[in-house]
Order: sequence, then structure tokens, then C-alpha cells
Amino acid sequence: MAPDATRARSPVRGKPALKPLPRPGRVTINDVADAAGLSKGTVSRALNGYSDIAAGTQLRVKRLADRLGYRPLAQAQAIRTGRVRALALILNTGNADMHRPFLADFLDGISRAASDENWTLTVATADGLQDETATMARLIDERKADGFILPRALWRDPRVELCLEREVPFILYGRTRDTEGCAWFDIAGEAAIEAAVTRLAEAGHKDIGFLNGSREYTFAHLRYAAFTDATAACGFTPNPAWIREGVTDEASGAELGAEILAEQGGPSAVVCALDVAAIGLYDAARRAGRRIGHDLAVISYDGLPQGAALTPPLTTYSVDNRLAGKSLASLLIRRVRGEPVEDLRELAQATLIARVSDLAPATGGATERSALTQKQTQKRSLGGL
Amino acid sequence: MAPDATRARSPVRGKPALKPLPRPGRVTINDVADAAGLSKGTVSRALNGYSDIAAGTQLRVKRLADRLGYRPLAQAQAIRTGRVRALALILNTGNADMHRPFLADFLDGISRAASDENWTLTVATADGLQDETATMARLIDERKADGFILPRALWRDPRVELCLEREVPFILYGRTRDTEGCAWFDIAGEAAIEAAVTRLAEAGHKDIGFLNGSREYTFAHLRYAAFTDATAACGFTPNPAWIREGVTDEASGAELGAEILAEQGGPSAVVCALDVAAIGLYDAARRAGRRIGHDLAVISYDGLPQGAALTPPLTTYSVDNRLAGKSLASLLIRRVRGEPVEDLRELAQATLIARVSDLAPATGGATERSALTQKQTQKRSLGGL
DNA sequence: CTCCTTGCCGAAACCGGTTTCGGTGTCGAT
DNA sequence: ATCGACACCGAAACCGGTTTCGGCAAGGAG
Repeated sequence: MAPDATRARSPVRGKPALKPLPRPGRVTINDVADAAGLSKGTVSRALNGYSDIAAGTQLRVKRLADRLGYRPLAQAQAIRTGRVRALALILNTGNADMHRPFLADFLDGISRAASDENWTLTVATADGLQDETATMARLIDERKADGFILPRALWRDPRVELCLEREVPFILYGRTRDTEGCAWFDIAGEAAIEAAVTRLAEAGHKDIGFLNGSREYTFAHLRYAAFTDATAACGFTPNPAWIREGVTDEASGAELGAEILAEQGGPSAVVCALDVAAIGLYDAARRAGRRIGHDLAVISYDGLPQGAALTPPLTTYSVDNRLAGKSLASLLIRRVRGEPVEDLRELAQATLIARVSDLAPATGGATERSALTQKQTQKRSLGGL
Repeated sequence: MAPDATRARSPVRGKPALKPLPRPGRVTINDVADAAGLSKGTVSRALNGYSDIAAGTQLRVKRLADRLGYRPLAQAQAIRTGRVRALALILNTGNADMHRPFLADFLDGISRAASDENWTLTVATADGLQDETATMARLIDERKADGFILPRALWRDPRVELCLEREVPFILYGRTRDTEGCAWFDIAGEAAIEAAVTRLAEAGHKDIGFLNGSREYTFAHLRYAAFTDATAACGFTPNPAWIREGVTDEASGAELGAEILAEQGGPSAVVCALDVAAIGLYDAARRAGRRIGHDLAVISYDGLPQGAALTPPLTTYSVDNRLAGKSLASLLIRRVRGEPVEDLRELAQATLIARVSDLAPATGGATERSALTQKQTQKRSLGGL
């Protein structure tokens, strides 16, 4: 073996095998202080807007720091302040199904809102709830993040309990059973479900079915209530046999959808609480010989891009995931900065993407029906999407 | 306004409006040192495996720290060592098209490999290359990450230049024109293209077209070379009129695919360098009255899940994005730890998902052709996917 | 028995910031 | 002229680790 001159000459003794890596050339707060002819404490306070620094000095220091390209080292600040200017998001791959389509938009929304405030986003993945809380605990212990974005709020959410107990800021995407102490952002899926029912009722439908998500999630509770409320408001009570809950993916959507269609004189319309349920329902309808948009009306919720590619194109309420990410990030940052949770709750609306799957008439013979839908279909497919 | 007793009594003067937040109850290295009856320096060296600490002491300290639940504060270490144990990934939403389907798997791979070493992943998004390098610069300046994962390697990549110049570790997903000084991981797309050509040639095809990606990316160069090499090896030269490059999404795939099909006596088979190109080609073929799998063979590359839902199901070479993420993360961590780039280059293989889009015969009349493909189609669709 | 290693650990400096505390200088009021 | 009150800033402690350096004790060589 060739003698390693640098190592042999090195006076260090017990160092483990890791390069030193003293990154050079950074401009520190001391450099700014020297250049300004002030002490580093004064510079720090000036930069952070303390009121006991003269306004003129403050401005001068800020300009100087800017000109010198000074950027405070996040971790150096963190050690004293306890804040790293980082948000954490944990993706649960156990039920990643839903993540896929809008993940990029969602991340983009978060990341941009964070960047605007000079914060960053750290993401981790976990497999199952237990793994998820464990991962959160690790991030908390190492102070790798100042707060958490908790997507897909559960009816009873252990992640919330963890955050509450450890007193670490968080924000829910969705609501939970008891929102005491919680900041949250959500899309009013329940309003969309009500609108869907009303829309179908106005078209004459009375026999409306409902494919709901899993009660594990809060949204399923809200949307179920919205469905029964809306039908009641429209003056009829839904047939319980046409209601199925617990859809989690396309397969279960197809299965439960088939059950509804197999019921005695199935519904003339079905409201789906999730697009994957609708996609499954398309499959079930094909098998059952029902033609969506012709003798079965379908309105769904989520706005997955795939909906446009279905035949017939799916009418659905679309959620803006980029906006959701953006809102969640801003709210969480405000939370970390100390604003009370009561001020940090926002509800946004879904927007209808009217395509053609909901255009089946409530009654009438096959000939009349096809003539009618034909016309509507043409009109819609121009405006839709 | 109610008098705020705590604020009035507070002796602090120039504090800006930000809660103090002195997170309590953490067990620090001092606690461990006290409990062990050692100095904190000794504990630190014991924990980090310095050789000048007695083996027995080392073990004792490690066990004690573990029992006490001690976790070193990442940023406190970072301030001295210069390492935060964090990887950075920047998603470019400018051309995010391709990201969507496998993003979740990719992130999961990275995140898990990072977690295994107690590292974390910070992600940011950018719109366009300029924004991307600017974001990287910010992360570097603030030392928010120790290294970068650079997805979608460009033929000439400014991100690489930035990293090289600033001497910050990075790893490419894909190769670049000149890999001097670069660590990289890649899937051998070129091998897949060669295999695709060979497969078609063995089935009798000689009139093979090629839909390539944009030359902006290195993979397009490699796959183009692979295509010409493979055809030459099979003993024929491809018709240049049947080759189109620059596909970036489904729309451009459809457009360029249509051009190929419109050529004088179009090809009997087309190799696509990306699945989105194939998806566009499906559209173009339908318009042109060609039936994929019957009078046009198609083999593609990427393994997007959508391929299975196409009619006919797409034969494609699938890349394991979770594995890619995992490999990239591990390699980058090793890089940060000081291993030379020459040791940090890995090439993995894509795996064929044989479905039915490639089963169109090279020659023969319509009757013979349909009888033949019918049989093969049945056999395949059982085994495929 | 001395001297020189070697093994092992404590003390203290250090990293780059933030925050506390006290000390000037100025000014108006007494 | 004296005495606060106030505005403004410097000095130093501090955060939680890592790393350097020196010192003590044990052991082997001379």
C-alpha cells in the first residue's frame, strides 16, 4: 500500500473515516459585522428587526448584508431559536393510491409557499400509521422540522394526538372528528356532494345511489351526511340499498358499484364521493350492461385527470391541489410563528367540471333518451374540460 | 384592550413579534455525560466511534445514550461538521409531465434509503432550469442539504456545472455528455431499445420506425444510437423517414407518430423511447386507421401503469423507480461521506412487460394476420403484466 | 529506577448564529 | 448643574454539539 502522506502527517488521532469538509468562502455574520464596523450581535438584531436598533443602522446593515450575499445558516439559527424553517410532509405509501395523480401539484404548492418565506420542505415516506408516527417522532426529536402537514385527515387521528402531546405545530389537510386545538385546511367536499344531488334532482332523478369512501377518513362522514341532507332537502329519502361505503380504490369501487347496480331496480343515478369509485363503477356498469351517460347518470368528486379520458368523460367536482398545498404551507408557517389555531382554518370550494357522464335522463324510453342525450352530449363535450 | 401582564413584566426590550418557543425536556449530550460520569467531549467521541476511547467505555456510553433516548440535534452537529444529513431533490414542474406516475415510488425509494442512514430528504420545486439552479444555490448557501439528486440528466447540464463549481456532492439520475467528476445511476434504456429492435426483427419486422425523446436529454442520444446499432446488427438500415425525435408528451407523440404513419408505406412496427410517445402513437394510429397489435407492432419503454389500460395493452420495458430512488440516495450518501465518484456509478436494467401491442405480424394478408394474432393475444394476455 | 510510549480521558476552543445585560451619550425636566 | 429617561450599541453568555490539545497513569524498554 502506498504511504498516504497527508494522513501520515496529520496530527489528528482518533478521527473516524470521514472527510473533514470545511466548506470555505462563506460570508458569515462576522464578515457583515466587520464590514459594517458593528458588533455581530448588533448586526443580528438589525437583521431581525429589533426595535432597539436605529432605523438608519438597520437599513444600512440590511443593504450591506444583501450586497455581500450574506445568508444566515439555517442550522446555526436553529440551535438557538429552535426553528429550522422547515415543514415536514409524510407520505403514507400504505394507501398511496390517491397520492399519485396530484402529488406533483400538491408538492409544488407547498414548496412554493415555503420558498416564498425562505422555508423548505422535508418529505419522508412511511408504510402504515405506526410507521408514520414513528417517523414523525424521529423528525421531532432531531428537530428536522418545525411543523407537520398531515394529509388525509382521519376521523380519529393518532398523528394529531402525537403533535398535541409533543406540542409541535401541525396542520390538517381535511378535518378530524374533534378539531379542538387543530389548524386545518379543507375543500368542502360536502358542499360538492350536495350540489351533485341537487343537480341530479333538478334533472328529474329521484333514484339516486351513493358510493362513499372509507369511514376511516373524516371526509366520508361529512359526505355521507351531505348526501342524506341533500336528498332530504330535495324531498325524497334515498334507498339504503343503493348506498355503499368503504371504497378505497378502483377495485373496491367496481365491487361495491356492482352491488348497487345488482339491487332490485337499481338507481338511475349514482353520486360518487371519489373519482376512483366512479372509475370502478364504470367497470361495473359495463359488466351489468348499463350505459353511463345514457341510462345511468354519474357525478363524482376529485377531478382526477383520468376522468377526462373515460368513456363517457366523467362529470366531477375538481379540487385544486396546488392551491391546497399552498394554503396548507402558509397556514402552517403562521402557526409555527405563533398564531392561534382558531385563526388558521380555511375551507375552499371544489369546482364543477361538467362533462357528460351525468346526462342520462331520469325516466323515459330508450329512443327518447338517446335523442336527448345525443344533443346534450355534443354541446357539453365542447365546453367541458 | 386588556393589559398584558406577562408582556408588561417582561424585561426584554427589542424583541420582534415572535414567540420564544424554548422546547423543553429534550435529552442533550450533557445529560448523557452527567449520567455516565464523563465529559461531554468524551461522550461525543464515544458516540462517533473515535478510536481513542476505550472499547468498554464506548459500549457503555452507546447503551446509556440509547436507554436515555438521546438523539443528537442534527443542526447542532451540522454547525461544526458542515453536514446536516439531508439530501435534496428538486422537481422541475416546467416539464413535470413525466414525473407524475412514478413520483410517489421514486420518493419512497429515496426516503427509505435515507431513513435507513438517519438522513432526511428535502424537496423543492422549480419552474424551468434557471429557477432550478437558483433554488439549488439557495439550498447550498443555507446549507439545507449535503448533496443533490439531479433527476432527468441533460445532455449539457447546468446543474452539474453548478455543483462542480461549488464543490457540492451530487448524483445524476441518468448520464450526461461528459461524466467526468459525476456520480450517476441510470437504467440501461439503450439495452432495452436494442432488445426491442431484436425482438421485432426476430418476429420478421424489417420496416421499423422509431419515436425518440428530446435530444435535450442524454437518454435520447443513447437510445438513438442503440436503435441504429441494433438495426444494423440485425442486417438492415432503418428508413430515416420513419424516425422522429423530440417527443415530450402525449400530444407531441401523437403529432410525430402521425407523421411517421403518413409516410410512404409506413413502417410495420414502431419502437418508442418513452411510453407517452406510445400513448400518442395509439391516438395517431386510430386516426390513421391502423390497428396496433394487428397491423402495427409497438414496443415502448418506461412501464407506465397506464400502458396496461390501453387497448391493446402496451408491451413496454419497465423501470423500477423505487429501486432507482433507493440506489440514488445510497450512492449520494456515500458520495457525501467522501467516496470517489469513480466508485459511484451504477447501471440497472429495465424489465420487459410483454403485453400484446407488439404482436402484429411483419407481413401477410389480413385474414392470415388476424387468425395468427388472435391466438397469440390470448396466450399473452394471461401471462402479461 | 528512569524515560518514553501509549491508552484514555478532561478541559476548553470552536462553529455561526441569537439573546441578555449593561454601559455609554443625548436630551428634557427640575 | 443634576438627574432620570431613553435611544443605541458592545460585550459576553448561550445553544448543543464536535474537535483540538494537553495531561495523567500504566506499561515496556533501556
